[in-house]
Amino acid sequence: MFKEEQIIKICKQNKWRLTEPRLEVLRIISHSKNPIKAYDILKKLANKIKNPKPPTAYRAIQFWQKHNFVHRIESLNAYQACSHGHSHAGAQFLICDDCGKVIESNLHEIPEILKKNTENKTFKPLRWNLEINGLCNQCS
Amino acid sequence: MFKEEQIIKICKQNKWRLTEPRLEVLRIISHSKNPIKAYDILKKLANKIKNPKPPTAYRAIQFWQKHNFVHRIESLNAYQACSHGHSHAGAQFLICDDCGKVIESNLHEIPEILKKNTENKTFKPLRWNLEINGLCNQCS
DNA sequence: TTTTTTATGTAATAATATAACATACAATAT
DNA sequence: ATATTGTATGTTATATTATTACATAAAAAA
Repeated sequence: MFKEEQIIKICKQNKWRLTEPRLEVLRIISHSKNPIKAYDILKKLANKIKNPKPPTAYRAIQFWQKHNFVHRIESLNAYQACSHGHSHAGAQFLICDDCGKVIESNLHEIPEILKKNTENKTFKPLRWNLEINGLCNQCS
Repeated sequence: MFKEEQIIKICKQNKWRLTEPRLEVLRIISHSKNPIKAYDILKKLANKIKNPKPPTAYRAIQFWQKHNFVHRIESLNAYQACSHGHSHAGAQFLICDDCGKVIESNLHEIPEILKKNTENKTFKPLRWNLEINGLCNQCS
């Protein structure tokens, strides 16, 4: 959703330090068609930074996750750029079992339902992650 | 949800082979208060089986997952016994960030919402996993 | 300019999971 | 009963994913 310039601006506005490894990791994730794994990020990072080690990739991933520009797809151990603005408490992903494409989808009703259903059980929901497997229109 | 005898019966009915490692792994997962990790299962399994190796645990876990008696909590890399009968295409988990307890919850509305929202986008949902983090009533 | 905080570099290792192949066992067919 | 076939296990090795720990560097604040 965000272009690089926008992200740079947002970082400046919030005084988040936009270092080289962070910027390069964001670019790698953003330019990846499908969710990308940490060690594949690391491999690509080696084209930009001399002999990067796992913590370099993981730290940058965490930074972007924290600010909601990158999501982790739990069932894939992989990371994808956020496509719905950078602030939300929960996300929904449609994962194509065939081509591996992941569509981030905002089901706006979910939060209401969560509240209704979980507060009845006196559970206080703070964030959620919904991963839906199936077939995308290209593959079905 | 199921007691051991019921599960034994169901296995016999379906001609699923209920071997020792499978039974012991099921017991370990069932008796665990919170979701349990594969290598913790393996450690406990060592009390029952001589020097078990990772594949022994993982194979048994997979067997029970396949038949929906055990779920994997993706965000925890951990496994928990199913509490809602052994046949459903999707599951919802309320994960307490404080005590680690995980409540399996059937939000019956979810499937309808999924269908509405995903078929609009011509994505065919087959199964889903919803993990909701928050605070349980004990901890909030 | 000094101090403090935050980020990175690097080596080591922890935690999670699977591949490959030999052996054993159970179910089925003969 | 026995041979055949398919399924499960035992075992070694290794792949994959992620973190700890500590030294150094850079930026921000005092």
